[in-house]
Amino acid sequence: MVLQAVADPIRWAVLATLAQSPRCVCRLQDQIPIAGNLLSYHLKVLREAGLVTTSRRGRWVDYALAHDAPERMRAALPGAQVAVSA
Amino acid sequence: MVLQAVADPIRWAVLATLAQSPRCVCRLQDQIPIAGNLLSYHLKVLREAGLVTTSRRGRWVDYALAHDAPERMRAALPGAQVAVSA
DNA sequence: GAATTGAATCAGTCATATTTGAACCGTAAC
DNA sequence: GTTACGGTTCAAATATGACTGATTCAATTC
Repeated sequence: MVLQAVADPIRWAVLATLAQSPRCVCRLQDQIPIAGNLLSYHLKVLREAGLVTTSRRGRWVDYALAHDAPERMRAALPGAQVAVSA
Repeated sequence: MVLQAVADPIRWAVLATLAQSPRCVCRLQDQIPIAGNLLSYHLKVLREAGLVTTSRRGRWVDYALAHDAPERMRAALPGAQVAVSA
């Protein structure tokens, strides 16, 4: 489910953007020029995958990469159970 | 394209199996109980993504994880450009 | 409290990927 | 050379996911 969420160009761009710093949806729209409702749809998929977190700030909703998102993405790759030092 | 290839349950299982050791298609079928032609289709997707390599051995075709597959999968994740020591 | 703004939701359409059944190809065995 | 086996390819059907337009909601501003 995590990989399914990441393996979409739009959602990948969202994650790459949020990996730099949290942003409100309106700023995400500046960097990812798609319809607002479509962006909202993809953000929902990322939310349900637990890869991003949200917090409302007035009229704006800030999105941030979940703290464990990088780890969970790496762990989701096949063969991720090896190559870990105790 | 790499992530698209990995983000499918069947292909994920194929990659996880091949991460242990190379196998011919018939042995893959033992571990992944699906129709032969369907498995062949997914193997083709993995081939085109460059994640697996093949070699014919008599009537059998052996599949193996591409040597750079783990690296390429990790590099395909968003935010993969950071945390690399020169 | 009416209008505006940022964002989310909904139903419907469209595109794409997966699955199926059949036919096909290369190699080996008879 | 014909049969059997491992695997692939093909066309058609199905399912899944992404996109659109319209509506709705919550918070703010006037």
